Amino acid sequence: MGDAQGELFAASDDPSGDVAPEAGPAPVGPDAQVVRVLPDVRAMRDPFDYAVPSAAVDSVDTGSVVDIDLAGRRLRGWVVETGVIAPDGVTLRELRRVRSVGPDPSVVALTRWGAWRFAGAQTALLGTATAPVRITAAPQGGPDVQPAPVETARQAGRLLSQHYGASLDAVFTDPATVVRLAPGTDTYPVVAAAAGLGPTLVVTPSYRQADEVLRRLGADGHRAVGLPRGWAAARTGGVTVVGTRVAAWAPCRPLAAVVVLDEHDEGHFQEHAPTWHARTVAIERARAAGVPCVLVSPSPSLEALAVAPVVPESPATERVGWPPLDVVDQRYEDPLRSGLISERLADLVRSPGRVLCVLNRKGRARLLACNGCSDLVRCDGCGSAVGQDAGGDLVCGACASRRPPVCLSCGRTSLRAVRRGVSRLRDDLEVLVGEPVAELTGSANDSRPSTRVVVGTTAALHQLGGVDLVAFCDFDQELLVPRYRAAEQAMALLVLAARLVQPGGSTGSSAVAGRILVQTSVPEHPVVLAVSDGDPTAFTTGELARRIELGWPPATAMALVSGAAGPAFIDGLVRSAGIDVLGPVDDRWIVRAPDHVALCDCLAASPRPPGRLRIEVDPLRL
DNA sequence: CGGACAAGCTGA
DNA sequence: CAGCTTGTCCGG
Repeated sequence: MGDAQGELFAASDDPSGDVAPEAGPAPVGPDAQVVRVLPDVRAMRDPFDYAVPSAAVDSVDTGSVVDIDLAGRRLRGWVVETGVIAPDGVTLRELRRVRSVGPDPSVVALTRWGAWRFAGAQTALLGTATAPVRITAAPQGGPDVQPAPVETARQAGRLLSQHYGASLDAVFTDPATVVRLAPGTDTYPVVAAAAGLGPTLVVTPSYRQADEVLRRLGADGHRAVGLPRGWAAARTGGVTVVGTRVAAWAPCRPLAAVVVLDEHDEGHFQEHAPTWHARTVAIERARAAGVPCVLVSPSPSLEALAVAPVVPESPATERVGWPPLDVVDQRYEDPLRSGLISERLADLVRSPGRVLCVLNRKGRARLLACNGCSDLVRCDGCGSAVGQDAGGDLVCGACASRRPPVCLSCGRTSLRAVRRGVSRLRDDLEVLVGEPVAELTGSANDSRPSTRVVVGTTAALHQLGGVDLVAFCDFDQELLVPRYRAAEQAMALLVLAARLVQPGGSTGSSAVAGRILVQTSVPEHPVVLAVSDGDPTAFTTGELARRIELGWPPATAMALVSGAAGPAFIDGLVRSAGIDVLGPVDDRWIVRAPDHVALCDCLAASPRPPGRLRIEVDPLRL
């Protein structure tokens, strides 16, 4: 212990604002200020009480990041409660020191709610809500400047009404609103109007969008900072804060409004455990603070529509904000063609203009047949269908074993692609247009291809810019994939494509400029019709009816349970009224409840067995 | 999480 | 029964 003691005091000559060099293991008197600290250790869910050294009393608040001694270890932790009445008979240690300013008390409360709502460790959420750097200049009791609102909520709403030619008056007076703006409609006026009310949290699904919003706010004379760079300034307060999903947990004081842009976008979803959705966090954050929450999207999620009224822009501008959609009915295409390049697509690709052909199948082919005996090519080990990668090898989809391209039935090497992948499509297109065609794969190290025609998976929709035409070569794959949110996800792809071909994004100089083409065997699908009409209403109302009928969210609340400890957890699940358990399918269970209160109470009340357990509340891929 | 300690297994 | 492994509990 003597050595540890030496280190303890040696550590306190760190020049950066330590407050409690006297911290030691001695018991403290009954008058000492006591705080409750949650150690920064995932597996520890219970807080511990510590005495605050008198020198540190002024710098400790709920949220403060502190160093503590616990069980002979030196740990980091967060103060989650102040003014604690110390329990009798416990000798308290003192905080070792205050390390940094942390999330403010309202955000600590938000992380406590989040631990319940997302069935995860509060420490992980506190980590997300804490600045990536130390902040030692501790602002206490709110920001230095309390800016007077530039506009009132009512005025800000009227401003939006004028701008969008529809009644948006109540956007900042209602607790939460869904503002529906077509892909081609500028969303910035919503952000600007909110920022006019005071410090606003603006959450975007991508860094690119965050940068753009920040740049425009700055150009407009708004005080705004971006995350993570502006964290310290955000903590000081008085500025609008812009960032990706982490911004939902970031400081913003005094909070005037919360805006979530493209709330339908899956970029708002944190997929590492504990999983959470920035939209859900934003709604709760605004509700708890009593400020308006504005969710913006061209095609609002059913989750958003379930919690807030939707306000569209004027029908006329919404309609022109969606690009024209070419729908190729593949049921009437010549079956002798490859099946991926219709006559219509061939015509468009041969006319001038930059074209992105999207096919969500990697490699050369996902299913092959022998040209000799017509047998489908299967894995010699497990019998599953094999695909062909970009290099030409056959790869089993189930067991990943590889072999050269030879038919096992007749030994021939001449195979034809039944389900073509992007590599094969690239070859086909190159032959068709007689010029080089680049393939853009998901791997981020690709530089932007300079060829006129580009082939890629859906990942290309995020990477590319300046495109005149986006063609979905097999949109059935998106529409019909067996996932309950498939239609919404397909819609989100069309939104991305629509943004890519906007006049601002495309070269605008060709006959094909500003179009989307989909090849599908279900041309009457609600997603296709909604985009054709430039009105997502028909899609969302039909989809909601379907979800209610089938008992899927948002009509219910679901959590996906997996991991080694899954069986034990499900075994001990507290099955109160309305809870039902589906599965296991692939060692995963679905816990379903009528609503989130029932679901999250059930998950929180159920004992956690030792071992790896993953609980994903509101899973997106299912 | 990581240390402490208890209970269980093994070998001579 | 020492010496080791494995499991469970607890920390302010």
